[in-house]
Amino acid sequence: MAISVRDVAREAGVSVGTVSNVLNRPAMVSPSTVTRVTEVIERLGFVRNDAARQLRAGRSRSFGLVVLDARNPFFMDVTHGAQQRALDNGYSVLMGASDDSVSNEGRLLDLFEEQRVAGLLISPVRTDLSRLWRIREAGTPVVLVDRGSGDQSFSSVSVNDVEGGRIAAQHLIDASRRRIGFVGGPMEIEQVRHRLEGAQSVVAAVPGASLEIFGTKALSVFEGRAAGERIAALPAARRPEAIFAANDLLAMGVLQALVMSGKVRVPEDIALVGYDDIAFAESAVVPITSVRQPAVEIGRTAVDVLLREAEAGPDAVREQFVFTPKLVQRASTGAGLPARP
Amino acid sequence: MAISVRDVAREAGVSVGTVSNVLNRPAMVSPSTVTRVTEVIERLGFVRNDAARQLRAGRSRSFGLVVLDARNPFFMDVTHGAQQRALDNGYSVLMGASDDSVSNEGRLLDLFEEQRVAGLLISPVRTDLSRLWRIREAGTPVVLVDRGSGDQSFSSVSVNDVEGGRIAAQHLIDASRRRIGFVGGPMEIEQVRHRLEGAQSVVAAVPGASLEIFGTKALSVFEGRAAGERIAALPAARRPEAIFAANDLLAMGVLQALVMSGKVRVPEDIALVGYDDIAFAESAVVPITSVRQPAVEIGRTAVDVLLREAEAGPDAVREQFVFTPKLVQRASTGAGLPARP
DNA sequence: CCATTGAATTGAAACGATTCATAATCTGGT
DNA sequence: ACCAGATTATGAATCGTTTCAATTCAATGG
Repeated sequence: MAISVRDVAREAGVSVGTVSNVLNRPAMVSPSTVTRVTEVIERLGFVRNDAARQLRAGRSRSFGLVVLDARNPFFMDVTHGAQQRALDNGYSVLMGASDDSVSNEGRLLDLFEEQRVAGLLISPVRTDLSRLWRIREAGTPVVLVDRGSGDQSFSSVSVNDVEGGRIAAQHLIDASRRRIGFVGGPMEIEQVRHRLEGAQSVVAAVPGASLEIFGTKALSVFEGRAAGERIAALPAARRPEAIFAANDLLAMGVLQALVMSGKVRVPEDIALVGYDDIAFAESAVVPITSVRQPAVEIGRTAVDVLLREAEAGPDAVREQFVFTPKLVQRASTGAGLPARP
Repeated sequence: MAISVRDVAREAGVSVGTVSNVLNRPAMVSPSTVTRVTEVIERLGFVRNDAARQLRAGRSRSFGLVVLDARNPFFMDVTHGAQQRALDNGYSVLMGASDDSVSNEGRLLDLFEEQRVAGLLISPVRTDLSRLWRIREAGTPVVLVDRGSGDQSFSSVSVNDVEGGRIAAQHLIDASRRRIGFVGGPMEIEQVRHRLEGAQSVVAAVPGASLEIFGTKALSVFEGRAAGERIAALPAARRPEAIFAANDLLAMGVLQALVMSGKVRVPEDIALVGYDDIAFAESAVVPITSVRQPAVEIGRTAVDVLLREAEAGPDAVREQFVFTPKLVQRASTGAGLPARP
């Protein structure tokens, strides 16, 4: 049905090998032949069959990307950066969301293994990386995204979440808040733990400061709203003076609940810091101060690392990229507060 | 290197054909053989090579999806719906964003053609569909998403954008606004044209009503903000009494600019209607009234149509699904306004 | 006990691009 | 005219799976 190299070869009066060479190493073919074959390819509308090419090559020209939540703007940006960079290098990206479920993650990995992806970018759901070890041993480079492997046994591109938590908490302390609330969860998520940890380390070092945890079941606007309602319902004296939310979706939910309650002013009564600096943090009811992660850059860098590792083969040096997040100050923590030096 | 059916066959003492049968039609193989082969597959860690499978089958088990902007929440939802429905039918989705660029779109189509995708879902950048014709003639079903083909030569799943524009404008007229501004562009985008057209048809029918166009270079918050600044800078008497933005991102930008200018109150001085009803429209400074498109449903339906068309072969009947959008009223057009019957 | 049927299994052909050892052709130097 | 060396071109083998006509085997009925 479809046109194959054989058809092109016949029509151009050359061998299939030559057609393949025109496609892949034109320098090896005489200019006149290149023109002739190219013309025939154009005329017949020949399109390479990637499956055959892959079969011969042993691996595909696409990467697998497994994110925790495809609809989270942070991962959207990571995906965007990765897709961009991959496309520039002639690769495509197979994207899938694990939605925090181990079985979804497993199914995606099955799929990607069958496709013989040239590399794997993943934000793993769990800390057990044994499956990833096996995949790498089978020859597929693996790069962890937004998640350092404690033991550096995998290359990774991540953001220093502990430092991010520290930056957020310090900002609130600098704004003279002492009783701080942390909204986030579930604690199974490493990023949540790390951000909390950073905040705790700051609070612990300041006499008179305290940190209260308001747990959530997911990192969503909905869960944030629920937490915000819980906080608004507290007697005024028991409410925290500031809240650090584990991501911006939560922060937006918290903000909505606080504002709608009518009992709490932001930032006067409660200052609020989010995390991720998604595009919409800026356009919330009160623009939200947030800790920005260079999401697009993370996606791009992850692909770069993957390309290098694929190039270098199984004994590649592991690279640990750690970006440092930075505070983007907005109205939710008041204007004119001194920025931390 | 990797384990193949041949290895499994040798180890289990059967032929390769039998291994393949165990994998694809276990009913044809005796139970005892199934168990034995399955056990060997497990033990050797055999993983099917999808490239070989595809090569034999002639086409892949994935669909290509080309959206205009992967970061736009509307398309995220479409993608989500498509992925869901595809997975339910044993297909995966290759997603790519054209970012409104003809060359990006071309590269993605090249890639998808080489992958021999089983079908193509696309929101085309331009109105020239000749390339899509060729693809379909080569045997790949094509479904246009969020974009009707005027001549019905392609199946499509879209929303009636003209009607959407009408609904938005009528809502503003009902709120006693007469001088209406339209923020949107570039006009090359069909959706923008249609929404404008709908609004114009309503305005034209109301004596004393007028529509002024504020062009933008893209459908982004940034461009919306720029347009909003232009509007805020106008002398009060020359400002429109209401604004219809071609999508919610623009509307959010406009809103930010108006509010930050300090000169304009929303909705008192200027009422605002957006389009798409993205999740964040609700959590803007002033919750934004918007025209909602059933995005997830669109993605699902598009896959359904694609499946039917793939089933029916080249002479399939073209289906034109047109959803009607509906107004979601919020504070940006004032509370308690009468909803249109 | 043979013939017939049906189930289970086999093994070679096919899919289409790439590779690589080999062959053909061309250069220019003597 | 001849040859060495460089440049081009060839085509069979290969990748791993699926398919399908052919074969084997066992069971059933006459």
